[in-house]
Amino acid sequence: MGRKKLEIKRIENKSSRQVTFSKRRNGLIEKARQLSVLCDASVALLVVSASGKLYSFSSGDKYAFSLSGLSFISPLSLCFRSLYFS
Amino acid sequence: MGRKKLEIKRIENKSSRQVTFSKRRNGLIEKARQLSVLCDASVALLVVSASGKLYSFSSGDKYAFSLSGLSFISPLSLCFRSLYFS
DNA sequence: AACTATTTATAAGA
DNA sequence: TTCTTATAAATAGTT
Repeated sequence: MGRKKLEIKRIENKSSRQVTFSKRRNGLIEKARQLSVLCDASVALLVVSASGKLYSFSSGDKYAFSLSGLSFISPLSLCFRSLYFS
Repeated sequence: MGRKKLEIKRIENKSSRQVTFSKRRNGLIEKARQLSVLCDASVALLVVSASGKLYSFSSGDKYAFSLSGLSFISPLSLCFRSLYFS
């Protein structure tokens, strides 16, 4: 989409890459939300930028997981965080 | 997108909901892939249909996680599976 | 499973 | 960087 067709390969220009990251990340999260609402699906999404910043979405479901011998019940996005930073 | 604007709320007709789920799930996974490639980001996505079928994507990164006292190194999509079905 | 009229997302520009 | 807009892409309803 957009003024020109964009090849799907790493964007070399750093500021273009950051702008595209911001736009597409927001778009992806919104699409994930829509899918969960429209179709009654559980959706969880984790995005980590090249600089390490974390963005996530998960539909309302709660999940059980264990980490370091402890058990948790939480949205799946929190499980992601735990995995990613453990 | 499409012939008419669609309100973002649960689609009541079952077959419409299934068709939309299939189309949008594929679209979402492709968008996730594009974001990871274009912007050098780590992306992981988990979708579970209302009937319990699992679809997932994750960019090539490997993650360490533990489950039931065991440690694993795997793509994040596999961590998701473990969480979801544990 | 294809088609296509429209809506939506977004690349480039202001 | 926030807003605009031309254009590409996704997809809702149809066949």
